[in-house]
Amino acid sequence: MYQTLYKYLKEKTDIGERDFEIVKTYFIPKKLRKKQYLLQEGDICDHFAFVSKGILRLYSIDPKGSENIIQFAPEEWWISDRESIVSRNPSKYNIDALEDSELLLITPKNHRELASRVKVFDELQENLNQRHIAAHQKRIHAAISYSAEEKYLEFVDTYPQIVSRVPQHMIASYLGMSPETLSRIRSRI
Amino acid sequence: MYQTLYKYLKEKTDIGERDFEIVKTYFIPKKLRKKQYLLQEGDICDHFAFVSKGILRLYSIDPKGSENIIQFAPEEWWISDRESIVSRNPSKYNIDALEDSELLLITPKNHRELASRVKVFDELQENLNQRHIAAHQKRIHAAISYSAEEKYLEFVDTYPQIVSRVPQHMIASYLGMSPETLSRIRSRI
DNA sequence: TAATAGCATTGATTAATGTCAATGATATTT
DNA sequence: AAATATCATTGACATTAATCAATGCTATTA
Repeated sequence: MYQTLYKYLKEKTDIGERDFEIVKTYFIPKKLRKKQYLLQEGDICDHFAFVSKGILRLYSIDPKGSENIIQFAPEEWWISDRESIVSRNPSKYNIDALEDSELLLITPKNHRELASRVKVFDELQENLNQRHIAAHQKRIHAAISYSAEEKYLEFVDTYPQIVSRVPQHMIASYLGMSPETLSRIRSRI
Repeated sequence: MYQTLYKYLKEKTDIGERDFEIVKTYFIPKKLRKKQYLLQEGDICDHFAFVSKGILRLYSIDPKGSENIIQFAPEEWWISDRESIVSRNPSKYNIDALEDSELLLITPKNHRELASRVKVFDELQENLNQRHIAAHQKRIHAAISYSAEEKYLEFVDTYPQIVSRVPQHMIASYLGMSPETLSRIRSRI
């Protein structure tokens, strides 16, 4: 459970074992079964979740009952509803597990406290936020200027490890197209 | 030039005049004429820009010569190419002014230094990043699940002050649709 | 003042994607 | 082992949006 977090922090920073012992105390471990919710729409999102094992998704359900998937999160990724965390409004999204999963949760308040106590954690989070914003900018650029086929090719190229673990109809949802369209694109390639 | 920054910081934090004098020393003022570039594709983006006066846009040009606008930035907004800042790769975007504009520029290095010197600036930037990520999440959600008409209505509702200052064909570009489609939507409303 | 550029709208046609239904294969549950 | 659910693909048809061309109005430039 914590081993993945330690490996992750070691890869990205020069954190020492002493500091890591402090870091651990700020997280709460949680296990989810496949299909189990971490967040349901209407709830206020009050944790950032680090994925130690498994894969989760953030999605909404539209009036017609279709799912719109905003994000997948496999191991070593973070997931939460940033809109709800910032606004403190009830979320319009759901987060659930696509496989049995293990997570480490931290509240925004503990997150700030930890960042002020452990400098490498602060620097890491700052860097992650910068990279997250850059990744979002790239995703928005693709969303408004790519064809459906270009979107799929880019996704496969960028996230091969996600492609092999989630159903095609969820990839279609994430890319903003119907499963039939994705199937036709795949048969053309 | 600096008055807008002071007003902005006063609105969002309890910054004192002493700290503001420190903040000022980290920024470089710059004036742009209408249509003048702040960033051209191929250059490395090495500044965050705060808009004191005027309005800018971040956009790419596709192989067919069409512009894809990712962001507008009127007064009191920040603009830069976050992908280039993070990766230090040459930008695939351009930033230019849609009106004569006045900016305050800060390098990422100075930004970090200032944040470690002036605590309210650090907290403000952290909060802005959180809000930026939340706004991006919302934008991505709209991009993959809204109809063209819903996108336009949401844009008009959220950014009325931008709508009145930029040409319709630029709004169409920002929303990822053709100018003709936007015109037809507007005539239906 | 006249010429030119920029902007917006409209019509006709084409292209891309969505929707609905059906089918078959694989995985899961009983 | 059988029944059920999930997943993916394909065909036919409908809808949405893009493309191309034309027109007219307003702003800018010469």
